[in-house]
Amino acid sequence: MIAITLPDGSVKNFEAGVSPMDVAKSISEGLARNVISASFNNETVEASTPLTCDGSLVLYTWRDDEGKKAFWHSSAHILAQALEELYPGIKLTIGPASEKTKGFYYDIDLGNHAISEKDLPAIEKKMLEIARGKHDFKMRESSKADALDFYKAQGNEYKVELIEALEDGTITFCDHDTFTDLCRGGHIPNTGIVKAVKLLSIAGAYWRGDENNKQLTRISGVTFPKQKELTEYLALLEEAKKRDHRKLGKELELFTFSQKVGQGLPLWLPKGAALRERLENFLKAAQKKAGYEMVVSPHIGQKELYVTSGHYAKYGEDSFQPIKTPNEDEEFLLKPMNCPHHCEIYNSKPWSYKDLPKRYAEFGTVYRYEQSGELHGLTRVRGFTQDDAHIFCTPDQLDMEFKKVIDLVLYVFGSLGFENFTAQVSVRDLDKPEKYIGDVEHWEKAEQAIINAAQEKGLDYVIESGEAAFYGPKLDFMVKDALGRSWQLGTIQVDYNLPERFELEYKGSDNELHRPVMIHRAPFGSLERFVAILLEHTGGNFPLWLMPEQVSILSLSEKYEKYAQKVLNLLENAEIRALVDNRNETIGKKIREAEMNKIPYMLIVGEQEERDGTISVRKHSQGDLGVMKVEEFASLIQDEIKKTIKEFNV
RNA sequence: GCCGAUGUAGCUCAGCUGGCUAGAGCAGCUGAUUUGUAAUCAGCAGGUCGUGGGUUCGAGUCCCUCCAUCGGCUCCA
Repeated sequence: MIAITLPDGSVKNFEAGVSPMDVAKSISEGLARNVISASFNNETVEASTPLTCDGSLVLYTWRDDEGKKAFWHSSAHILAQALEELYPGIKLTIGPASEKTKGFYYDIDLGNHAISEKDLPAIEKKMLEIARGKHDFKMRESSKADALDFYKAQGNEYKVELIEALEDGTITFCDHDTFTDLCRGGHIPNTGIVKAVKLLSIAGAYWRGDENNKQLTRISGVTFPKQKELTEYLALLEEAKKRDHRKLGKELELFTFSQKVGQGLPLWLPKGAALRERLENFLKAAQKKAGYEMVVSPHIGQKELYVTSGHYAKYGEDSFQPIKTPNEDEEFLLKPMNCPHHCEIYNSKPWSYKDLPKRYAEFGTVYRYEQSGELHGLTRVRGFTQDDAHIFCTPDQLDMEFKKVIDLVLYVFGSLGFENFTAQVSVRDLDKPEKYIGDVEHWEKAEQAIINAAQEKGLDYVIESGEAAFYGPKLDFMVKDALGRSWQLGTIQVDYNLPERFELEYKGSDNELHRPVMIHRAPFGSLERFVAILLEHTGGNFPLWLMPEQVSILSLSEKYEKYAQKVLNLLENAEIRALVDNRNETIGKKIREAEMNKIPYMLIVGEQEERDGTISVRKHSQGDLGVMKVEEFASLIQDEIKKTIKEFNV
């Protein structure tokens, strides 16, 4: 007999060799029907795996993330079988559940076959046929030698490479129907549970994620246990498309792109520029309170500047190429970041420890030659404006300054309704030291400083290795777009390297010269990306204080236009942004138009204005608010603005 | 940069296997209408079918180049 501990703490005894499915049946038939996967002593097992020792068991259903993972991973096996049947001779590589989005994918080497989107329906059909066969997924152990022989016979060098990295005795295969695949486990009981299949895309993916390797074909899709869930999921994707910032940006006339200007170079339209200005003013006010000083630096700098910073050696070949001047020996670079300039601003005079920290802020526009295939709306562009600042402080001040920056970032995110962010501590990849510059000792100090600050601020953070900047580790604030893709917005970085390279100094209390530590930080990250994510989160219904136009004034006829103008002037004095619209259409049409443009308030000026000086007020989300004096309306809207934006308290 | 797809009017889209002056709705303009919440009526205008080449008697449609966009990969200071 063995003792199985369940998540509720209860312990039940079973014969050795009992399966998780048997345990589920002993609890209830209903549970047994829904169980699709399990974990035993924190290791993923199959619902059919015999349990032979005491331990704790967690049963997963479709509702659990682990259950979905097993479901989608199993679906990848079904996809692979369908592909092998339809395209004999292809080589399978890996087929996991997707980490980033819903669903799964399989990377395959198609050899001489070619697959395009047109072929996907046929593959889906095949998958459903296989699913309906209700084939059990069965794990089987294999010796390393047998496993290698199996794939060598097929000429599948990918699986051979995978197996060679594995230890003999730990190698398992998973069989279902006529199909077999190297696999470490985590499947649903049988293929029949998969009821709905949708293959979403076909794309290239490099073997092992390395662009020097062969490019494989990645087929990704999603499956569900019910057709209805698939239908709902597809509807959700459609909804997400409506919140796409590229679509909204065009509709609301915020920004545009021009083939003539060049790809990845956004053009901000008047309303977009107004929105940006408001975001800048909002941050400037908070930064002023936090002791920042604004500086301004040029858009280009001598090549030498970037050689000093180390950027040239790292990115010179892959960036916008140097700008020549009539002087043959002279070369300038478009600035890809503001830090070197700010270092030179720091260097403009000697400092005492009593002067520190210095906090230099700039909305600095930078240019980076991003790969053409990587450009994406406003979230990934070649010219963008960072809400940048660099803090130069003593090593003793580092922890405190870092925490203050966290407060500022949290204030910014809180004010704009970004509650579902992920804090990510981005550290070095210890296996690739060549990617980074600077002393190991400094790196360790900097990484520790970030982790300490994140802990003390009570941030729920994850550590990602290999995500650091080349000069130092970062604390990144990640936010998802409408489709669930994660984007880095705010970032805070600790840097011991640039102060070294630019020979930054201050005189300490000991009368000796010391090196300051530098913090790079940008709460928005960039205005472009921030506006993009803000658009996708709000669907264009920004908080009132950010709206490019808060009120539309509709004059019911020409004879009331003078009143409309009067109302406009009164509102402008109250710093409420309004525009007058004369009626030449039906009122219903005008209201729809204002709604389309996301203008939250509409004032209708007509005979009441003439009679008793009142106006009709309509708020789009709530309908008519009734009749009131302009002054009343102004204070109403100002109250609402105050409610949606808090002051930054240092 | 790589893999796959797309590109017709300001927007959303028709245009079948190549065949008369390339169509529609919305938006725009003109006139009429003045009716408070998903569409008032009539008329007008708007496109070298992304670019350049090729095949053909004939190309929006077929082939190639380039450009841009979309979904991924890689990259991301």
